[in-house]
Amino acid sequence: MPELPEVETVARSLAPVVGRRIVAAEFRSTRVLRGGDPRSMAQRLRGRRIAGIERYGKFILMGLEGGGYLLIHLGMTGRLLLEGPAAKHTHAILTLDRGVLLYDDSRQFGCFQLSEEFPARLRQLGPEPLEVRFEDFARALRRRNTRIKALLLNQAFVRGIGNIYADETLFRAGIHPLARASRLGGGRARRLFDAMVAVLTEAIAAGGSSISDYVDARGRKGFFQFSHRVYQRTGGPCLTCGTPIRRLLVAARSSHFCPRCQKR
DNA sequence: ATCGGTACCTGCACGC
DNA sequence: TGCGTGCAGGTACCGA
Repeated sequence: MPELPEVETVARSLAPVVGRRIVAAEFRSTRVLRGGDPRSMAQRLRGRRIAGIERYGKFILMGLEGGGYLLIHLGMTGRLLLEGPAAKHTHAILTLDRGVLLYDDSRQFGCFQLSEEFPARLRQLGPEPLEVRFEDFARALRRRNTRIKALLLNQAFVRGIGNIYADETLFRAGIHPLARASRLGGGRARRLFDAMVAVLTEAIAAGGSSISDYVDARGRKGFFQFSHRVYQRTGGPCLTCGTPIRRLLVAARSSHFCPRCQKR
């Protein structure tokens, strides 16, 4: 489900839990737990107050009062919900002193990780795409010989971009998904950077893209899917030139692009 | 050190 | 209606 704009929307919609105390925690699946069993994690969470919610790329970091962190990744189908009832794929239930927070994830690709220190995996991530300076972005591009689509998906390069926003960014920049990163000269690097910032900013303003089941913590859908120009539009006319949108595989992920507007 | 491919899981849309 | 296939917003891990 969730890339940077969706996770940002979820994180903002979780504002009501900040300051609340976790009175009980229940984990019904071990698959989504990283480094802990259901009982010990529940025990360690009980009684702790939620001090803050932050987003790091596609991760949601819940800071706990007195130190400690609950790190959450939504995978493909993870949802955090402020209202029940628990359903078939509800894997975690945090009962708060006021309200509840449920985690639902049909494919179970998401994860929960509880740590007393700042999670090491967050340090492996690249910069936020909405914070990185163009000069640093362009310099990093020059050092990579890989295909630009794969590089945008690489969380160590920039954090938070997934398949939708990689394709939409490349279309707006007029860059072919198979173009080599190191071959993007100053002009194309600039267009790529500007397109990335514009797409992500617009998508956040739209509350993200609801392709099938994505909703924020209050159950609200996003509407950026109506602004997609290439993603999942294979065969449809390019909105700029009318050429049919094509699909190919890059790094084992579907890539949608206009063969006329996006030259190699 | 970087890659491309595969595995992990469930659900859905599609063609037969 | 049922069944097989391919596809889906994610990352991790393997061998080359």
